[in-house]
Amino acid sequence: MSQPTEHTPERPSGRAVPTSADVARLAGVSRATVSYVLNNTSTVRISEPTRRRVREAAEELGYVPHAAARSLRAGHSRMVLLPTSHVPVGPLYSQFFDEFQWALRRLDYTVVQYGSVGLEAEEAARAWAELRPVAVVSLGEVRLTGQGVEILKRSGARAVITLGAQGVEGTHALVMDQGRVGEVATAHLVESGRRRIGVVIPEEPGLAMFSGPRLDGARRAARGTDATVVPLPLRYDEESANELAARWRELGLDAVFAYNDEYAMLLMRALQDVGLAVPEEVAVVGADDLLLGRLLRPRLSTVRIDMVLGRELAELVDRAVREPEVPPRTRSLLASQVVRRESS
Amino acid sequence: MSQPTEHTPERPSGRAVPTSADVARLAGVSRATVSYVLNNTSTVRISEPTRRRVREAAEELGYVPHAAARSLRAGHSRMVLLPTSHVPVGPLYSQFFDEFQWALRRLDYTVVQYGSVGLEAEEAARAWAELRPVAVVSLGEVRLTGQGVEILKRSGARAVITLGAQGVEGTHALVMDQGRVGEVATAHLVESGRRRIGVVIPEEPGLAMFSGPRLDGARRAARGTDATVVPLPLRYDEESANELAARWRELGLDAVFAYNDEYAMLLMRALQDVGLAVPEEVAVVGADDLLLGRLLRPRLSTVRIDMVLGRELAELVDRAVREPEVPPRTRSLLASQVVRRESS
DNA sequence: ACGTGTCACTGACACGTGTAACTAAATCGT
DNA sequence: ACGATTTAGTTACACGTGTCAGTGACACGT
Repeated sequence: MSQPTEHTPERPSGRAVPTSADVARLAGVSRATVSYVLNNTSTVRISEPTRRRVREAAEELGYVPHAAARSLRAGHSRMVLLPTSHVPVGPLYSQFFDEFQWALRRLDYTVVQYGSVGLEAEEAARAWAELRPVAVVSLGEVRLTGQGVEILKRSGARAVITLGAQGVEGTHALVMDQGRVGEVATAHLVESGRRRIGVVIPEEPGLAMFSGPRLDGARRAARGTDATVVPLPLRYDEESANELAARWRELGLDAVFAYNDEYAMLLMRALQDVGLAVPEEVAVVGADDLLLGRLLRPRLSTVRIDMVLGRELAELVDRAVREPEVPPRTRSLLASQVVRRESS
Repeated sequence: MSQPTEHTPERPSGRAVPTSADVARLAGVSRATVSYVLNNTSTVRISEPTRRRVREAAEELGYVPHAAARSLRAGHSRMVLLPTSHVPVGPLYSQFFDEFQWALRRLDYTVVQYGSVGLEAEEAARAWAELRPVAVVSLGEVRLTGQGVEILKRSGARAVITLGAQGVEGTHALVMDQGRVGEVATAHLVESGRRRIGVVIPEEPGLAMFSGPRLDGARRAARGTDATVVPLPLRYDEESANELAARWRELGLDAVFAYNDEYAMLLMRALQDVGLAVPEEVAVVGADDLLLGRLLRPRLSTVRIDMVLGRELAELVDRAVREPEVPPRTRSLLASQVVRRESS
């Protein structure tokens, strides 16, 4: 549904944006010389006085090179595209992200986040491909299909990397084994003598790709024991939590893995408000190891998920770009461990 | 027929990304026709059979247009650049952000977030200018100097918009009056009979541009009354909070405005742990109105800051782009109000 | 004087796209 | 029947940049 855009060719207040030709004219040299000077090309020798004249002219005009023209000519770019839909950001994700960006910049890549909020998977892939990125790193929130990967590679992307709950065919996939999170949490509860274990499933749709595998992991941990697992849908608001707490006794649960620390705090408060003792009557375990969980009474037990380091991921991107012939591999990250505090 | 020079020795069957010329060849038409068909140009008439052939050829080759070449030719892009240094976490910001992106996309803009982590202000502005965005929207975390604005405008940006604690010369500035936040919080405490009021100043450097004005606002509210304001530096960890709580009695404070809800929770827990009663001995007020604050006992009083709506901001961007001749104005957003719960 | 280098540049082309200007054929109006 | 108009395209150029292949001018060795 792209209707032709009526663009307005009128220029604001006359002066056009300066190009390297303008710099050349002002410095009294050819355009080629300008290019050589400003890029510090080492294969060509330009005298020092000329270099100075060119630099001064560029400075005076406020010349800034045109990235699109440059990468068009070069036939390739050093742009790494990070698709972002809606990010349920936490502090540890935020830190990872900063480090990742910093490391990529240090490797001389240009990091661009491209939001594609309301688009279908293939439609989005096409939009990304238009930018001709050298690599695409999808951080889990966006589903990228094999079809989409094919479009991207055909458009010149030398590496497609996904970091998420499940791998994608044709990509360097880092699978953060969400099942493992549910598994260790549940195993911990079983070992502590709990038998009827609830698992909170957030109703927020963006979280389904995490919560599903976590529930599966919980079931895996319960298998072979006499413990049972009960899924508990929950919205992130007080009303929903109170409702769940109100029918807690009829559910007959003696423990709950609450998806993450925020849902855990929400639910724990509701449970306490209806007179249930934590951890005596109900054990509660969250995930993410937020600072705030330590401030509660009882202190919240949690699962600490060790994120991949930003620097490592950046190096993976760089390697994949420089050696596109090595076939993509799927690797699992399964560093998750329970931090036991007082609530379990 | 003038035979075109076949300057490509490598076959497109291998690893060449298809261009509109390839589509034209396959469909047996000229490149111009391909462009007309794929862009639905209404000023030129192309027969339906030809249209179909072109579309099929494009589909078969997996053709995706080259955005850089397109905007180079067009002389302008519809890209809105959002510089982001470190992502400020928070649910209300996240929601605002999604809505903003969605609204801009709906207005046919391309939203690109560009991270410039370790760069100086002017250096960063130059990097942004290279991308030739039609508009730049700075969301507060990054300081953008008047110098930087000049660079951007000279590079063709038709609108520069800043949303933050203070305005920037030459931009459409939306100033979120942080002083007002401290002012209403303090005024509330004074009206409740408190006289010695602490104001938490986070030591995290990125927050200085918010905490400074908030402190000033607090002082403003105390002026003309017999209340006094005491700045309290604090790190976001338990140790720092405990330290502060330990010397609370010697400080002789009967209230604290804790910068935001997270710092408030941290400090309130530390105060309670040393035996101080909230709110009887110390009143605590946070800011941001997080859900978690409502789960504490006592429930946390807070300042709700009404963010500008994403859709509104998107419309402002669009207006500024279409009418670059209207001079930029600075507007203040001062919708902040205290939500009184139990901690004050 | 002559070839051979070196120095300091310049001319020209290609990258992929959009569009104004042109053209050859078909159709129409009278 | 013949110019005028419409149809369905094509040719050619421009956008801003990087870089290969020259090209004078001058120095040097013999």
